Amino acid sequence: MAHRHAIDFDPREKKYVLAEFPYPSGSGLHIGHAFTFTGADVYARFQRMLGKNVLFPIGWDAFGLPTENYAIKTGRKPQDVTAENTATFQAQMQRLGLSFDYERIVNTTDPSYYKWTQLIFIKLFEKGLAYKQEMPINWCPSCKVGLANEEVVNGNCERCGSPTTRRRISQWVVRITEYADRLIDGLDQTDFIEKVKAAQVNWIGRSEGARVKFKLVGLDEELEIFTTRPDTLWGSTFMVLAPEHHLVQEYCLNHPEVNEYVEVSRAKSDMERMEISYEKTGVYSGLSAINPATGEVIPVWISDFVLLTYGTGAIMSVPGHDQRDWDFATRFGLEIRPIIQPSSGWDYDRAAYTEHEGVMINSGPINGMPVKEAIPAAISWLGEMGIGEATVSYHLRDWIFSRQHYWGEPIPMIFCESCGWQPVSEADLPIKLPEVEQYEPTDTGESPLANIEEWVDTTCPKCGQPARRETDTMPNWAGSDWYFLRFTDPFNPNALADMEKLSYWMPVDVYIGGDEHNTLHLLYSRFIYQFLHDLGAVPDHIPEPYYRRMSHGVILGPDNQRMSKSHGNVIVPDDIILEYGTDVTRAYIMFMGPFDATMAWNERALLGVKRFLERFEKLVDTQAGTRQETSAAIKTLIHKAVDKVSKDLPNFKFNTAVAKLMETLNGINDNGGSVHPDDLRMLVQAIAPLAPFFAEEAWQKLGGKGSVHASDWPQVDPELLKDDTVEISVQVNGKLRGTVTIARDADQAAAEAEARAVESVNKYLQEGTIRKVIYIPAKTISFVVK
RNA sequence: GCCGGAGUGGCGGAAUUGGCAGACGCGCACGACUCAAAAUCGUGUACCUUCGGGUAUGUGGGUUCAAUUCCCACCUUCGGCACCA
Repeated sequence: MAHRHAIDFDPREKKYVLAEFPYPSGSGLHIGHAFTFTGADVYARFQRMLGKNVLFPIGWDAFGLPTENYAIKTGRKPQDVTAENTATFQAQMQRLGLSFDYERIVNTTDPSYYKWTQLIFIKLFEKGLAYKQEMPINWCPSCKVGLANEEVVNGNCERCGSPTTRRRISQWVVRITEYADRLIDGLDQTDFIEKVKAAQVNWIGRSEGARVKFKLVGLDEELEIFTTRPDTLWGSTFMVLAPEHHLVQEYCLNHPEVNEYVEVSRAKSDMERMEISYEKTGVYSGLSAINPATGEVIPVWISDFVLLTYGTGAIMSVPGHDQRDWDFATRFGLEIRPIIQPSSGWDYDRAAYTEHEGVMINSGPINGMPVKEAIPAAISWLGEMGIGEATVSYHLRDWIFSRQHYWGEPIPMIFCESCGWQPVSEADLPIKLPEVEQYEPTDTGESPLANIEEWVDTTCPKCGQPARRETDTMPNWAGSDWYFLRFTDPFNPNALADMEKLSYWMPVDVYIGGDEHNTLHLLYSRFIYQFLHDLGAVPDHIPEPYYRRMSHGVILGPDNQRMSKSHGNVIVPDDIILEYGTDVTRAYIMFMGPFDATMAWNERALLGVKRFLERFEKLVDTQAGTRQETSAAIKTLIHKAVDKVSKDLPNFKFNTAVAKLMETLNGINDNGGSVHPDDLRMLVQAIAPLAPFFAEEAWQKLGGKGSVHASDWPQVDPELLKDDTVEISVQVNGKLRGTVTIARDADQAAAEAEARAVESVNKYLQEGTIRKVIYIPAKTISFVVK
């Protein structure tokens, strides 16, 4: 099954086809992997036959908790376990006929690879984009590890499902928010499907508004808030601080009830905060502020519905025009003051009026303006008065980058008592993971590396005094942030990849992956790429790493449920291959449905594909020795099939490509089943990306030269695609009344004459006079009769 | 609540610059081969019908000679986000 491998700098057009590299788990390749990789493989094989220089690499994203947990349980080295698992994965991939560039395999746990992951971190630190901060983080008590917001799902740990709690831990944090706008704008230069773009934009959550300063009564402090509705400032009757806000810490904790409220909310896990979601709680802080628009003194409250991590951690409350503020005001008996007159009446006893329609009332300089004009007018007014300005806020948070685990990249930082945090000098990279006895994380929240004194103790790279290494490791995403760059130059010891090779291969032309990565891996890796772009480490003319993004679907069990061991509905690709062979397995999973759909496994349907390949083989065997001229009808069928497959494969429409091949085989048999080997070989080439082993064998039987996979994709004769005659529909008053077969290029008069001659048509034409005839050549003729 | 998809036979699904709805496969029925079964091959298979025809692509409207396709309103469902000011 020879195929052409990727060749650096080849003059042919390049095509970089990438499927998300897998985590090599102990349970081996599952059917979802088989589905995704087969789709990618069909695409890659097709591109090779088109004469492209295809880069189709694979590697191992091998750092991670399952391997570490396995090591904890069995006492075996994660390195050894990983080596075994990757060997199993590769063997299974080859059994599936996946034509990866296996000689370019990279492994994120290989020190010669993570050397560069570590260097990227150092660069982030040097550019001020990585900082260490003690902060409350999501903590999984079961995994004993800190989690990024992205790794907490409905208050539970994404990996083990345990409810998470909060802990204050000193963490490395990466300033991804610095790139928020670019991560949105850069999407314009990609061809991602709408759903992926929307997910990313949504996740970043950009909102435009204003910051406004409120004076505090009796204090030499100002309280700054963020709002998207500066027009409603005149209706703000109170303010609310997050419990963790510094003003609460500084001025309010001497009140016992405040103290208690702050303690209670601090102890709440995210899960508990969710459960009480719309039941507002709060306490009066004891502070008062002055509404800068009305000059009125308004109370400052504390509530945990205000989040410290968004905006400024404090809000102005406008209960007339914000539902959450309305809920809070209603609960605690605070004033609700309408300052927008809706075009029809509004009952403020029932809810806040939040529409952007209506006219401002009781609002000083913006009085009488429609809401949409009032927003910018309010911002200008704030500027003139020197109390506020337009600004932008994001839902995206900075990226917590520390993990208290063994099986990850050591963060290459050193703490010196006199110099503070210093990066390891580049010459000392990689900082290798030392061998340890115990892989368990510690209850204190430190990684097991902290127990290895001879590794931890080092000297400061700046002053040479004794210093200590960082013992946290990087999150899983670190290794996968840039792996697509390494594939262009996998073994380069001097750079993460050679600039010329990057220029040749990048960007990734098609990136195939799961929707679960649309807001995590995909965003993180775009961020790291943009950062590297700013450093000049990747080609200047390539601003985004991925051009096109394809989502792959999901295969459910035969019972329409997600496959899981507990359901007992798991389909193992190895079993299917053993029973039906690689070609049937591949062709079936491609035939199941659209590439991005969710589909249930159906063994009976698989048998249909098996029959098809058997019938195809029978045809090849009977025709291999013959030299009979192929009939024009069959020749046309074959050319039409190749034409359809040529259009479907580049669009990942594998299901209809297989269907067309089935239809064509049926058509050939219906037309006598006699095909010259030269013509049949075209059909064999068309199925080659889908059923590579079958095609190779058939190709040999039919006298093909070399490997079918190295052959040039067959040329379609456009003359053969056009039929001389076409069957067109005949409509009378919009209803189908018959069909006629006419010459393809028949003019209207000829078509009309043929149509009138049809009895079932003529009958209806007699019912009135013809007012109009619409003729669409080769499609339809339509009579309007009155 | 916000954002993004999707609703077509018994089932998976085809068909989009608007032009014969249901390709292909499964299932089912009947037939051939067989002592029989399996496998294989062949034929049929949206629904209703007074056999003229009529009705059908989530629901209700609209545009058009013509709508699964375009427009408006709604329903259901899947995925993402969600006390984000």
